[in-house]
Amino acid sequence: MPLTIYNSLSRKKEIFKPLNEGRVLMYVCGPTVYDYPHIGHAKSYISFDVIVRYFRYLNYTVRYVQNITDVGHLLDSGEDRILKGAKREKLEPMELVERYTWAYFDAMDALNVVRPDISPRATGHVPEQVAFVRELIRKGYAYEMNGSVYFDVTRWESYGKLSGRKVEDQQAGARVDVNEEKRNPADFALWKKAEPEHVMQWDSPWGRGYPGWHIECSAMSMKYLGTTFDIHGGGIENQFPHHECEIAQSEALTGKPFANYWMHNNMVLVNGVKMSKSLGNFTTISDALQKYSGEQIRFFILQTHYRSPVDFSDDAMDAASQGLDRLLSNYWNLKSLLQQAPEGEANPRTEELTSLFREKFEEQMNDDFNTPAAIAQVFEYFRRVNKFITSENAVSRSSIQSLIQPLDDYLDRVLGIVPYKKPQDISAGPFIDLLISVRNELRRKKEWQLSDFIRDKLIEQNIELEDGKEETKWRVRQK
RNA sequence: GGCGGCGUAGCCAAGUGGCUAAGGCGGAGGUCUGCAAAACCUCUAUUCAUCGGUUCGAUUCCGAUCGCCGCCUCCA
Repeated sequence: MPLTIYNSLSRKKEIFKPLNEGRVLMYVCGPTVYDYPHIGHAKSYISFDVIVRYFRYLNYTVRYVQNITDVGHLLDSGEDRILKGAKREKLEPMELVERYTWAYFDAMDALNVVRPDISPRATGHVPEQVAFVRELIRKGYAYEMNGSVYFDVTRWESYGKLSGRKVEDQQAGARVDVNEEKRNPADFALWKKAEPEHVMQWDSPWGRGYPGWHIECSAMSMKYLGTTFDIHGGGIENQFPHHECEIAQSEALTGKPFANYWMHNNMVLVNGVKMSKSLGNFTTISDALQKYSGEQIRFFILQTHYRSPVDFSDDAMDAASQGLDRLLSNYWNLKSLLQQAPEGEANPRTEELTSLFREKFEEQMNDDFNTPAAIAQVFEYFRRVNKFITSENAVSRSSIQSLIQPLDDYLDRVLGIVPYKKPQDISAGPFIDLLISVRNELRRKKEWQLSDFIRDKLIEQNIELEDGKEETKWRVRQK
C-alpha cells in the first residue's frame, strides 16, 4: 500500500504525492506560550512527531516548521493571552514567553519529540506579516478601519471550504460580540490597532498595532516552505476558524494552493470532555512525568489513532504503561540474547519473520499513520519471535541480530518509545549486583528467610528481582 | 440553530460488504521456580448503541431514534 493520508480538505484518504520527489515540506501549528504545556499538547505533537519520524524512516528529506505564538492570540475578553499571562506573573511579556517556550521544549524533549527544523516566532516576523497584510489590501481582499485591518470574507468565495461551513449559516455573535468595525461579522482581523497601554505593539502603515492570530502562520509557513507546501497540521479545534482563515488569506495573496494536505489531530478528553486550559481540567506534561515516563506517555497516546479522541486517566495510563513494559522487556531480552548467542549462519526463518513484520507494520503506518494497528503488529511479532526462539535449540547471533533490526527501526526510530537509557543504568547497579550475589549464596545454602528478606527490601526500593535458571536479573520498576 | 465526528468484550482500542471482528490492560489456566515475581504459552465478543431499509449477504452502505463529543472567531 502506498503512503496514504486523510486530507481534511477533501475529507478522504489520498495517496501522498509530495511537491518535490523525496521531500516533505510540513508545517504544524505550535503552542501559544503563556502557560505550561499539558497532555493535550503532548498528543498533538507526539502524533506529528511520529509522522515526521516515519517520513524520515522512508528516506524523505523533511523540513518541519512549527511556530511559537508569542503575540496576537486573543482571549474572548479581547485580551492578548501573552499580556494576560505577563500580568498574572508580573513579568515582561518576553520574559513570560521565554519561560514557557523553554518549558515547552523541555516537555517535548522529555517526551522524545524531535525538535522542529525551524521554530519561528510571531514577534520575530512582524515585517513579513505587515507586508502580507499590505499586499492583501492592495489586491482588494482586505480593508483598513480605524487602524485595524480585516479580511473581507465576501471577496473570497471559497471561504469555508476546509470546514464545510457557509458564512450565512453561522450564528454571528454566538460566542463573541460582533465587532462593529467589520463589514461582515465573519471578517477576521489581520492587524489590530493597539491602544497606548497595550505593551506589545509595532509600527505599521496603519499606525501602531499588532498582528492578528491567523496571519503569523501564513506568513511564516510561506517564508520557510514556499507559497505551496505539502502538509499543514494542527488540532481539530483549530480547523475553524484558524485554518480556514489561513487558507483564505494565503490563497488570496498568491492565487495558488496553500497546503496540499491538511491533517487534523483529535483531542485529549478527561471524563469525556476536552482537556483545556479554559476548563481547568488539564494535567501538565511535567506533572504527568512525575508519575510516568515520557515513553509511557508516548505509548499511551500512540495506542489511539491521531484522528480519534483519547480519554486521559490514571487507569488508562497504567494499562498502557503495563503494555509498554512488556513490550520493552521482550525487546531487552532479545538484546541480551545477542550476548550469549552462538556464531552461525542466519536461520532462513528469521527472514520470513522480519519481512512479514515489516510488511504488516508499514502497511498500517501507510494507512494514514495507523499507530494502534502498527503497535498491534509489534505484539504479534514478539509472539512469533518468542515461539521461534523456544522451538529452536540455539538461535545464532546473526539470526538474533536480524530479528532485532526491524525493532530498532520501528520502536526506536519511528515510534520513539525505547528509553534512551535502560532502566538498569543507575548508579546503584554494582551494589545491587553485590546484594544479588550474597543472596544467591544464601539461596544455595537454602537460607530462604534471609534471601527473601533481601528480595523484599529491594522491592521497597523499586528493584525487582527475577531468579532465572542460571542467573538472577534485576529491573527498576517504572513509576 | 448550522457544520463535523463518535457509540465494537469488564476497561482501552483497530478494522472490514461475505473468510478466525486486530492488539493492549484486566481475568482464568499452564510452563519455569525453594516460594515468589517477571517472562513465555493457551483461553477470554456467535457479535459491533437501538430500530428499520438496500443487498444473496451489513458491524461495515442508507434512513430514523437514543446517548456522547468537537467547532461556529479562546485552545494542541
